[in-house]
Amino acid sequence: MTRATSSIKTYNQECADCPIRHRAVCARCESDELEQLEQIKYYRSFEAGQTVVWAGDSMDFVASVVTGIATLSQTMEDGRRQMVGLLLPSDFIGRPGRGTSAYDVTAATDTVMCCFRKKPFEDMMLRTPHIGQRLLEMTLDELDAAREWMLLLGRKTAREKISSLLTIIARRDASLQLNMADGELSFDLPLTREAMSEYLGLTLETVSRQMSSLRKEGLIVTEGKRHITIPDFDRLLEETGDDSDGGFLV
Amino acid sequence: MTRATSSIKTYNQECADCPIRHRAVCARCESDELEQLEQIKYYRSFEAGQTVVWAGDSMDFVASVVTGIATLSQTMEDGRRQMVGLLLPSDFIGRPGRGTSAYDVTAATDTVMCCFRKKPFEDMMLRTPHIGQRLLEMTLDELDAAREWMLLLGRKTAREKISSLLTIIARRDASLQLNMADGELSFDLPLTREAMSEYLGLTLETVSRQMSSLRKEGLIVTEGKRHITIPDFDRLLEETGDDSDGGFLV
DNA sequence: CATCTGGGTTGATCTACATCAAGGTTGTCG
DNA sequence: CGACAACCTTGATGTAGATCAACCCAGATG
Repeated sequence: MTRATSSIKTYNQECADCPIRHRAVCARCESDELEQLEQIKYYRSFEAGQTVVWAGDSMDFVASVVTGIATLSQTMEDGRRQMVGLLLPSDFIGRPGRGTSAYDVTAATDTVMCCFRKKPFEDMMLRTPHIGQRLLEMTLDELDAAREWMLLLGRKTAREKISSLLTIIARRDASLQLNMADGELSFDLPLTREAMSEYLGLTLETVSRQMSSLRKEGLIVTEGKRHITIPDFDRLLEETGDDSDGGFLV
Repeated sequence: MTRATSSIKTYNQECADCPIRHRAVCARCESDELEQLEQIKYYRSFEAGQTVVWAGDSMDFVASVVTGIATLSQTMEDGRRQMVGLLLPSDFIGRPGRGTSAYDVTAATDTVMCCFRKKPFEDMMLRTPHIGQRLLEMTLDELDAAREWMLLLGRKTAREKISSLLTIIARRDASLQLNMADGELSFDLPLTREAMSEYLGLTLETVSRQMSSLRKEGLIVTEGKRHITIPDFDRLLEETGDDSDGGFLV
């Protein structure tokens, strides 16, 4: 059980009791000059399912997720949708230097965001190289995640995709550390079957079938529709197709 | 024919006759203090097919592609491979703050890279915020490209994938502007069928079949195995599944 | 309490792409 | 020049996952 435990621990290492993890560009975990951010920040809440901005809409702010989960998606003319970003607490939204959103941003669960108006934020970036550096680091992390995701989309089977998604959520969701005991862990799935299918490049029927199949084989235990227990994290990891020491570089 | 012409022109707007385009972090297009980079840079050449570094290997440099094409790929234990990065001249390789490569880096064609030893480069970054800013911009561009790519991998059909790849290469390859005349353009495919299949998440047989099918329908004209002419760029664009004004944001 | 609605499951069938297999073309090297 | 090695094409067949369709369940709502 050791790897499961350790690989989860490594992710969320600083600011244990602060809702904004250490990678966030947010005043809470900062000190120094960054208190200036305090003056330009404000909070917004969204309900599960609500759209924050549509692709192409103008967006005059950047933001950091405080609680809840948001997604970035692209839609083709005929309605096919692909999720391209999954934003957990501390993740950053928006691109300095661009006035419109390139993606649909949607709240997957009830969500609170810490927003900064774009112009003052960009001014701050110029004055405070520190922020740019953090942003670079975060963007590089996101790029790595996107590339991992590309491997999933391009080459993994449906079963591997589902297993991967479950381990990804397990690793990234800070809340579930509490429920953890010798390799068993449980959490509430923050995504509907449909959202999962958009993440994975599958249909929701296939997602449902594969979840059932993992359940029947005892790799996961479900309680209601959303609550999931993983009795043996390592066993699930073996289903992901990743090499055992997987590129968990963040 | 206008869109084809215009969408190609926008990409490569500065430094028309410099092999390093404006996005590059390279001394050639810089002036000022960046001449310091001159002192820590050196060139390396690779033959088509040669591996630059393997995933996991230590990598003590960052680099910028000068000529040729390099790829980043991930490999699963059982050999399934997915390309996750396609690097054209001016594109950047390597991640500041990381000592090993996360991906296999391969030269797809004969390639020259402009390398900077990692340590001095990182020192420079600290002293010169300008470089960090550029790197951030480039990384954000790459992230956008990766997300476009995710849509392709997750939701497009084989035919749409092939058409998309051809338009992507056409748009990004500076050399072919020369051959352009009222919407017709031609270029040498820099990738083998196998490399294309790794890019697209397909098998090489499927790539071959779809190329044949596009050829039979007159969407492309081939000369030998690699030289491709696109008689009507807009018509090919319609096969990509992208909305007509597609997110060409760079 | 009945009904409606938004998720979720499961079955039957179809199909796009993978897989397996054979053969073609081009270039290189003894 | 012959033969080998990359690379590419095409055909026959198999299958994972899509599609179409029916039904289930829990919570909300009048």
